[in-house]
Amino acid sequence: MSAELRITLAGAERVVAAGTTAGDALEADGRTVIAARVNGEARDLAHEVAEGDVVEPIEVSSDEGRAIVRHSTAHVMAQAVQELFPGAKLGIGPPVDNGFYYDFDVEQAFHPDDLKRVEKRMRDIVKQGQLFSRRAVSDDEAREELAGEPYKLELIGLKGGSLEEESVEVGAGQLTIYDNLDPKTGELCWKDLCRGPHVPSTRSIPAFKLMRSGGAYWRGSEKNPQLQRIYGTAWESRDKQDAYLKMLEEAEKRDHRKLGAELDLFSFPDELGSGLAVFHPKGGVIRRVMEDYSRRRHEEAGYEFVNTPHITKEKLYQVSGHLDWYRDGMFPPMELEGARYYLKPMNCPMHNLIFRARGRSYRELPLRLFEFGTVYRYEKSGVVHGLTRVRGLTQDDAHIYCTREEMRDELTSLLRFVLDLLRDYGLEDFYLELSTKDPEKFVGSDDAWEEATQTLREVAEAESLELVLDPGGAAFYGPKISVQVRDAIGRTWQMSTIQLDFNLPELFELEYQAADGTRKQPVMIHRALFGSIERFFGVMVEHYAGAFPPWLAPVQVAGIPIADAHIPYLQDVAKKLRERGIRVEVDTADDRMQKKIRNAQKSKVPFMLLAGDDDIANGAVSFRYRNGEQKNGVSVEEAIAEIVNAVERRVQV
RNA sequence: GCCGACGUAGCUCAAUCGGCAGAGCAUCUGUCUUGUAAACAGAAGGUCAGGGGUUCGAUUCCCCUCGUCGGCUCCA
Repeated sequence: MSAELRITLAGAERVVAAGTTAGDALEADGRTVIAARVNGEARDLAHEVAEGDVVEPIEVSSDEGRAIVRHSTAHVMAQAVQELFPGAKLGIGPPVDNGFYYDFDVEQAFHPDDLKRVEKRMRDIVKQGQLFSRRAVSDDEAREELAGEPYKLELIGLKGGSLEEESVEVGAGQLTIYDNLDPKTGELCWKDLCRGPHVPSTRSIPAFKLMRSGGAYWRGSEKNPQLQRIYGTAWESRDKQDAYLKMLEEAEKRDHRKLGAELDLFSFPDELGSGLAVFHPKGGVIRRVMEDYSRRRHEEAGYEFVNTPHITKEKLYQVSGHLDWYRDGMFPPMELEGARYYLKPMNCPMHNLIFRARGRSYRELPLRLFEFGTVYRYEKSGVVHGLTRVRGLTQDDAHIYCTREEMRDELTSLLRFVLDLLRDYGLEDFYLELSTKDPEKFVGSDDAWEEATQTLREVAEAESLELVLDPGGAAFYGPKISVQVRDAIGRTWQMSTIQLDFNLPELFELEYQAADGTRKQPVMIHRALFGSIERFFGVMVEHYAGAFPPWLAPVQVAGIPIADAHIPYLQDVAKKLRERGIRVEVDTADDRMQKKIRNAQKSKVPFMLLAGDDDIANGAVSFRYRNGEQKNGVSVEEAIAEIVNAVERRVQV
């Protein structure tokens, strides 16, 4: 056998001794370079290279490197858990976005205090510097070694099954076990079935923290037993971790549930029931302005406004198929006069009735019906969440009926319309997601799907936005494009959806008379821009951290007198502002001026106008802006112009 | 729906190992009023989420319901 091997390292050929590890070849320290990519596959640094291998470093600060650190940290956590809770059986423990988790079958769910104990034990293990050592095993050997781990045994049994079942525990080929070894004695401390790779030593884990625990179904199915999952985060440095924790803190500060209460925007009275919001005056005015602007834009874009009731006899949802498909998501019916009535979960069937109310001509198409339609959905008790997941919501719902020939132009202008409008609300950073046909479950002809999907794709590509594919993700009745928005701190939210529907026109027997006198079926496009107003409202609160741009701010101007004597002067200024449509409040309370500023600041009013003797003498006011800056002695006319201008241009200040 | 944590004044949070429930802010009243984030004083505010049980006595212990939070599943 040859004592030398030829490998490619960082693009250059190198000759190394046989038995050289990837770590040796890369001169990896196990700190910055924590694993290797050998012929494209991620490997441990201890992996021995072979003739002709292409070896590249995996740095801890790359996505792949972080995932390896996180995966290794999950192992450390599992070891700590099994030491502290000897009966704990292992589920799976993969890296995920920003961290990792591990599932355990334990007698009793973890208490927050338990996490502290586990974390402490983990720190000891990390400090000890246990080595991750890979060992290939046969299926039978693995079964024998893991006889006490029923879930691992199940995974071994699944090996070679469908690709989807491939996991971090079990790859497609050879099974491997990772031993964690005491660095001094070489003694086995712990082991786990795992395909790897791992960092060389627990000391290569620079920063980690346990976050929370919760229940999780084994292999993601509610038919399976529930395990206890612990989530943690891990990073390539303490600084990166701190930055991440700070981002979470920032997100918490922006939480719309918290800000909604603080700013007196909305609440969820217990008396109403879970997931049913009431909007207070300050939230109500934001909502009204959001809706008004949307109405105006829709009107300009050729939409017609309709209104439909909140309840209906069951027949409608039998025809539409909703009772077949989504009965569990609907509130149960109420019986009256021998009929069953349902709260409506969707507006489209009612809009179809409007389309069908008389014969339709091709000349009327595209027919664009728009409604702020309130719907009720029985969301399961565990999922309601602030304004983003509610049981009563108002959709800015439009249904567009057009001919097959018109579909392309309609979708193009529709997507542009949607993006433009979202930009007007201050959302700038988008990507699109295209959900295509599930070959197992669909209605409509193949060529209709093909044409619609292709059209959506072209329309999306024409916007030169990032397009993410979601193969098989469409509903059975038609393909969908959705607009994903990144907010001010980089979180993504699914906002608008544009969905083609080949099913409802059929079920409702919708038709129009074409130019040649024949009757044809229109194409139907479902489209919501905000999705639900409640949810959009919540996203806006978080995006702006409650500091709405002036056009949306519930109170746009706070008038603050230096002393009571200046109140009439400010009230006069306020009157002039009101005449220009500005929402202004003069603070006449029995507080000192400093306190009034503090109150206005806390309520995130965009403009404070102060007036004292000096201002009055000059026919002026003094600005204080939200960021604390001030501009003194501005003439009343100029001040009004500045405020009106900011509102009209819908800018943030 | 499932697993877990939790529910005390409008808000944020104390206290009671089963024996008359407390603070700050907000509210109300009064006193005081001049330049960019909290004047002073007093008052009022609670069926300790709701219901049932154990007990001489329950905010405290047990059960149920409702609600909130964190996960899982679901999301037309």
